Amino acid sequence: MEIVGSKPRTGRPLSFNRDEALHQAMLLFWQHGYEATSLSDLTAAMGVSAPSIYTAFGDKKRLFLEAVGRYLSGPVTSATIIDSAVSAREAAADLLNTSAIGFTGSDTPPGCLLATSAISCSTAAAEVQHELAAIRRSIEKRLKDRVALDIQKGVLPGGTDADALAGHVMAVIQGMSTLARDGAPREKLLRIAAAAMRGWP
Amino acid sequence: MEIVGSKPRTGRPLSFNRDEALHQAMLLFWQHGYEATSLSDLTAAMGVSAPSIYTAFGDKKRLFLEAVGRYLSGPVTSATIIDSAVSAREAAADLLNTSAIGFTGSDTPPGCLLATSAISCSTAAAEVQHELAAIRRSIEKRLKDRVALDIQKGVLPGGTDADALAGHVMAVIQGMSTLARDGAPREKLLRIAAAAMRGWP
DNA sequence: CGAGTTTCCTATTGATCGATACGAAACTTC
DNA sequence: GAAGTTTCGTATCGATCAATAGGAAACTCG
Repeated sequence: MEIVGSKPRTGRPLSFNRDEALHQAMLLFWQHGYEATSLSDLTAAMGVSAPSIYTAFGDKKRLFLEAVGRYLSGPVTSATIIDSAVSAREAAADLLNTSAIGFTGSDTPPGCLLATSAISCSTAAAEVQHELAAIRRSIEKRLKDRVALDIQKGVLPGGTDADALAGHVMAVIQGMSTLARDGAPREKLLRIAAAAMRGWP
Repeated sequence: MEIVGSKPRTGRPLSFNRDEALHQAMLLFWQHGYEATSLSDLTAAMGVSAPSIYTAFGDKKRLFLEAVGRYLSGPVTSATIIDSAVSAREAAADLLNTSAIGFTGSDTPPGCLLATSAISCSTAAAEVQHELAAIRRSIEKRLKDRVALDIQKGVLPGGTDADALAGHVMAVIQGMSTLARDGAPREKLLRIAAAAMRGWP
């Protein structure tokens, strides 16, 4: 049952780099969102014909979800940021600053794929929409739990509203994504991140 | 050249209430966004056939922009909130609280039409996207100018970053829209609004 | 009533959507 | 080199997209 890492030893070899094609698909979904990215857009950007996309990735939804997985697969993720921070406050500040920088990269579309690619869509895409919402909620919950931990440890005051603090940070991150899309420069987002942290207890 | 208020005196009368039909279109665009709302969705919700929609509103883009105009046409708008506030701080708090309530209305879709209906779309919808971005920026600028006024009046400290304060408020509002879409209740958004105001100078 | 005007409904347009059928091509194994 | 396996490119599927053609229907005015 050795499946992981096993490669087909017979048959015609793939004519394209699967990782590179997935990267191009991710950039396209990042730029235009899930539904507004058509298969003809994808075939052009990936350099792969439609039938080859379907054999390699399944259907459009699976390709998108795999692209989301790649988006979240870097060495620095929300989870690692929260878990490695020495305090909830540092976790929040680090999340905000990392987002501000990540949303204004020169080699990537502005904003956040999680925050923009399936905000409003048809009922046919509801499953994708809920998938992204679940990811967003899991990040918020992780941050909220980190805040609660600092409250329990006495680092933060007893009456602190962990839910509102985490929700506020998440809201600012989502909003910075839209501001980045509207053309806000990195430096402005960083100042907004600083403003958001000013009310931290 | 009396045009305003003039009504056609001849011909077959309209068989539908134009305002009510536009309201239904607005709700649909609010729910699913500009591109994901199809003409067949609109004909069903508005109770108006496609040709009648085109003669009454032009094309889909014009119908959407008119729906946006209706969305912004209430007695209480961002502009009136900012202009009628006695301070920049009150303007910000009022904007945040009004948004929290407006994004969780029982008779309307969750979130904000301005923040959700054209965040990521195809290149064909770029014009609509830019139109909404311009409206968002105009609101932010108005708030920023109100903050600058309070700085000039000495109500706010001299070194206050008006751009970052206004940007922060706008970011939180956009983010609250996404949180509302993800199911956050009104009470939570109001606590987030309070958390956002805690860092106000 | 008849002429003029406007909106109505039915049916359909060409384009594009996501997805696939099918046979040729390219590889490994025997 | 033949058999087996996998991917390739071409051509296309039915469904749906936004938008419209064309004639009947409903009104006002004379």
